[in-house]
Amino acid sequence: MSDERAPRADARRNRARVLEVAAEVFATEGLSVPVHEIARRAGVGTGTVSRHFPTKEDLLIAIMSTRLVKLTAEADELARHEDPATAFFALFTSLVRAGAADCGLAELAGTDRRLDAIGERAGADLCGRLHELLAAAQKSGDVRADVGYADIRALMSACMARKEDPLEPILAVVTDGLRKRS
Amino acid sequence: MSDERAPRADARRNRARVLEVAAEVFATEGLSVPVHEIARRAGVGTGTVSRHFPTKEDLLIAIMSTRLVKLTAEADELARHEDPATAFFALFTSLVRAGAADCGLAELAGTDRRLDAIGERAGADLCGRLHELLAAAQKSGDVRADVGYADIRALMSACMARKEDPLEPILAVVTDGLRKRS
DNA sequence: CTAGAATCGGGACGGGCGTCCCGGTTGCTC
DNA sequence: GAGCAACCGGGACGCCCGTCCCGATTCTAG
Repeated sequence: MSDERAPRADARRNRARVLEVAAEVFATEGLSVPVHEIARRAGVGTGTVSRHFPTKEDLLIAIMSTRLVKLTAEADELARHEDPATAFFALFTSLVRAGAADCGLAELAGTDRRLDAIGERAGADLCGRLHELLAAAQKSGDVRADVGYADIRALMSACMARKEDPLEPILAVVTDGLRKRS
Repeated sequence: MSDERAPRADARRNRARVLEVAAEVFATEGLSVPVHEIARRAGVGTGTVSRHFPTKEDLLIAIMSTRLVKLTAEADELARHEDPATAFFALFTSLVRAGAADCGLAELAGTDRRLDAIGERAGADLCGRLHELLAAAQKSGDVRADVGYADIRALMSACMARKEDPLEPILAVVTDGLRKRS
């Protein structure tokens, strides 16, 4: 199978350093930071970055996939142990907090298609889980039946955008609004 | 005073045509459309565009200012004739509808600073009106006291992002959520 | 109708970004 | 410790965009 020998030590070091720096930079400054800048801050050349990650998208996927897998696992956990509405709102809140803490993730969640594409490559269909939990929570009558998945995505993105201000008020507005009037 | 003679007829025609085309393109495809493309669709050279509007921002201002003035007038009207909560929600809804119908306006509303800057140049402090109406509606006890202006902006932007789907559900979620629990 | 000024068209320019490549260097194996 | 392959650095390239400029054109006053 693997007729490829292990990569050189310095190559592994550089790869890890690039990942580390890129994760921090994307989180604090967003996805629009140039690759050159990431290379500079990591103390390597741009060639080193683009060899390990041929494309900026590849770099992004490498950073996000582990996180997406973790969040998906959390979604499954919630779906198993909680009733639909509790699970849905817990996942929603969890995603919002993750996005609020990571500028890059928030941007990803904002542009509908991108997050799904990356999740698919990582084998973690987080969006699908959210979709299912929404449907279940609507079926059980706890969430308004007229909102669509796209509405949820938009609201989630709006909550994530609150970077500095406290999240609680806007989260309360949205979750209250989503609950079916009794 | 005006020692400048009237502009040539073809110049006025071209200016109007550029404005018209740009308004449509910005509305349907967003602000990221290149100036070259606007010139092409208007059937003029790029130089013609950049002479009438030295900067892309100038073009944007020319398009948006009249709309902002109108919306601001509407806000004042509401503030005069309605109670605070009614006025606030009416303005909120009106802005959302305007943004949903115009991709460019939605983008503008999404990036906090930009809309304010353009409004200021147009002498139409729409954001200030929204801010005041929010404060009044909170003071009268009809809107949750813990939400901030930034939260409103984020929620507004999220609602505007719903382009094709019906607006009513998400608007209902947000407005219900904003109302103080009785 | 004509001259001259206003205006036009679109190519040139500068800046930014992602990606690729190559000469030089470094780590690994024997 | 020597030689080779893997790897590095960063400059080069191509692309896109906004803005500026200039030779060619068109309008309009007289």
